Amino acid sequence: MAKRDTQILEIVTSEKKVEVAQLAERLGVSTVTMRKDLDALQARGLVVREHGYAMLANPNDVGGRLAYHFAEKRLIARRAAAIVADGGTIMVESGSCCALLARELADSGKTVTIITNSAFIANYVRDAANVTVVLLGGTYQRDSQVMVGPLVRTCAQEFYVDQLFVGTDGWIDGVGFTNADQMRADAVRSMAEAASEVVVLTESEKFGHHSAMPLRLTGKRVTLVTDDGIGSEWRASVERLGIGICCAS
Amino acid sequence: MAKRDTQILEIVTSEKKVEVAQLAERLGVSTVTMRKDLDALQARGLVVREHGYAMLANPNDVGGRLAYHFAEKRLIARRAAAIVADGGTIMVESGSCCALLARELADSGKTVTIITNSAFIANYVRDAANVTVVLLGGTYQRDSQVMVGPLVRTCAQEFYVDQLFVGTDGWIDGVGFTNADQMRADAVRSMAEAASEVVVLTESEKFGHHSAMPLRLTGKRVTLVTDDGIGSEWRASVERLGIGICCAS
DNA sequence: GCCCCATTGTTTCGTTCGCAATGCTGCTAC
DNA sequence: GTAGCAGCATTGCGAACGAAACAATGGGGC
Repeated sequence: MAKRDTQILEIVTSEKKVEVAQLAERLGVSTVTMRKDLDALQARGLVVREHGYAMLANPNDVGGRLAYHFAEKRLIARRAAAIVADGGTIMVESGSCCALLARELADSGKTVTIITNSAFIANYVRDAANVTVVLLGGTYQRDSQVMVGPLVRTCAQEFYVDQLFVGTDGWIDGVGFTNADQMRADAVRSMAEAASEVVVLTESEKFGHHSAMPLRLTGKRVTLVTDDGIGSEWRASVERLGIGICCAS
Repeated sequence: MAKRDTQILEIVTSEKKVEVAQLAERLGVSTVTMRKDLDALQARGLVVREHGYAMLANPNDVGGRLAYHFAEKRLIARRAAAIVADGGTIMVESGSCCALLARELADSGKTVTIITNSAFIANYVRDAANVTVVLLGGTYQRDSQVMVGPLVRTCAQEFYVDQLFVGTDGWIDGVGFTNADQMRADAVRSMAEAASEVVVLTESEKFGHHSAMPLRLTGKRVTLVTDDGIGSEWRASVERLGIGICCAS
C-alpha cells in the first residue's frame, strides 16, 4: 500500500535505524508484511536492510537523500516525466528528484534518451530497456557518484537538447536557486549551456533555505516544478525572476 | 583462508547456485564459517547471497565474470599493480582483470588516478580514498556498465598517459588480441590513442580461443601480463608480434 | 624452549527469515 | 443480494542468520 510506504519512510528517515518488529507494531501490521514492504523499498533504493533492522542509506549517497520527502519528490518527478516526449532526449543532472524522474521515465515505458552526469542514475535505471543513458565524463565524486570538472563541459558541448532537468537545495530571493557543492553547480552550468530550457525540480520545503552557490541560470528559460505546498510569497519571488511555475499535485 | 576462497568460487562458478550448508559440508567447515567466507566474497562482488544460497552474479555483469578463474586473475592484477607508480595516472579499460587491478591499487594504498570507461570500476573502488577516478563519457551499456561510442574518443583525447590496461577475450596467431563486442573494442582503440603503452591483462586460458573483433593495437608498444600457464607455442606466437610478456606467479 | 598475540574456525543461543497455507476485505458480474 | 474472484495481510514452522564467547592453530620475539 502506497500510503504505508510513505509512513515507513518518515519513520526511517527520522530515526536512521529501526527494528523491523518495532516498525510493524507502530504501523499495526505483522512483521511479515513489514518485511515485504521493506524489501520493496530496498529494491527501489530507498532503505537498506540488515538482519532485523531497516536503515537509512548513507545520506551522502543519492540513495539516502531519496528517502526524505519521498512522496513530494515522486509527485514532482511524475509531473516532470509527463512533459518528456516519447522518443525524446533530455539532459538530467544528479539531484534526488532527478533520479526519481529517471525512474518514472523508466517505468512509463516511454522510449527516452537520458544524458546525465550521474553514474547513480545510470545504474538506477539499468533494468529499463526503454531508457538509453549517455553518461557525461568527468571526475567521479566518490560519495555522490556524480561526474564533475572540466570534462563535463567538454562532453556536454557535444549535445543540444530541449530540456535540462536539475535539482537544487535552496532559493535566494532576487538571486535564484542554489547548490551546496561548487563542483556540481559548475556541472549544472556546463549542462545548461547545452539546453534551451532548464527545468528545476524541488520540494516546496526547500524555499526558506539556501546554500552558498547560486546556480546563476540567467539568460535561460527556467521552469520550476514543485509541490503545491509552496507559499504565495515564494511563488511571487520566483515569478519575479521570470521563472514559470508548475505545481504537481 | 585464501585457498578456500578459490575452491568456493570454483564450485559456485560451475554450479551457479549452491546451498550454503552443502558448500560447508563439501569443504569440511561449519556453516558459520562458510557464511563468513561468503559474506567476504559478496563484499568483493564475486558472489551474490540469498537466504540459504550462494549464487553467481549475472555473468553479463563484470561481477559475474570476476568469479571465473579468480585466482589467476588476481595474480595477474597484482603483478600489473606493481608496475603502477605511486602518484601515477593510468588508463584502465573495462575487463574483469582490469577491475581487479583497480581493486588491488585501491588496497595497496598507493595514490593513483584511474581514467576509465567503466562505471563498474568507478563504483568498485568507491570506498578507497587513495584512488581518484575519472570516468570517460559515452553511451552506457546496460549489462556491462561500460561507456562506449564516439564520446569515449572525445573524452580520451583530453588525456595522455604512460599506460593503458586492457582485458581481452582471445588471441589470433598473426593478428593479435580480440574482443567480442565491437563497441568496446572501439573504445579500447580510442583509449589506446591516448597512451604510449598498452598493457594487456588476461589469463593464459584465453589463448586458444578468440572472437571476431581484433583489437588492432599495431603501432603501439604492447605488453602482455598473464599467468604462467601459457604454453611455449603461444608465447612464441605473442613474441613474434613484438609483444613483451610478463608472467605473474 | 617458551610465551604471547593474532588469526581462523567452532559452538551455542536467541532471533529473523522465507515459504506456503489460511483468512480477510472489497470489488465486479450476474 | 450474493457468488466468485483477486489482492493483501496473517499465522505457523523449519531453516538460516548474527553475535559473542570459546577453542585450535601458527608464527614471531625474547
